[in-house]
Amino acid sequence: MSWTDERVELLKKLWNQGLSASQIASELAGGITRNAVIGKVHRLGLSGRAKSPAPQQARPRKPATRAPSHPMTHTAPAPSPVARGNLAVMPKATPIVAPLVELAPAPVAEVVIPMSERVTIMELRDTMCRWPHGDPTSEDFRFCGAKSPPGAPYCPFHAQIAYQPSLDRRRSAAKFAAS
DNA sequence: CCCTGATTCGC
DNA sequence: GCGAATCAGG
Repeated sequence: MSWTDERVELLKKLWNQGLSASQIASELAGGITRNAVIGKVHRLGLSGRAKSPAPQQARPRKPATRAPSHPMTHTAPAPSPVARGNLAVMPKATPIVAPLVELAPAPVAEVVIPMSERVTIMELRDTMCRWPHGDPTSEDFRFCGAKSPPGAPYCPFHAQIAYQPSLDRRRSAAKFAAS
């Protein structure tokens, strides 16, 4: 593949939309790497770009730095409800063992992972679901790619299908709704 | 470890 | 011009 006018246009568009180089590389199928994208971006002279609409990550707020109170004017903080033994406002205890089956979302009859969410074997990470989609001999063959539990081959959704094929989902869902 | 863009430099 | 390798950082 090469940088046809069409592909360059798409590159410009996506770059200005704030997509990352690797994301753009995925869109521009054809063995384009993020390095290629970045290199092209620089050659086109559009390295700086508008603020990305989707900030990479929302930074956790800095723990508000409290103004130090003067020792002489310091007033004791109000005792917390817990310290006063007010059981009525104490946080409820969280069950140690969560009812996993009931908490799991009711599965839809058919699993449809959008193509855009799926990953190629090259994009597959250790933490991703390996559930296959499509013909392994086809260019379009993808894996689910959803986040799977540590060490697990499938995400919770596919694992349920893989390991509990005969689960009566409707009854399970009704039970959940009733609780 | 996951990811990001920036830069270099052989091709 | 191209992009892999590398760097520097979150």
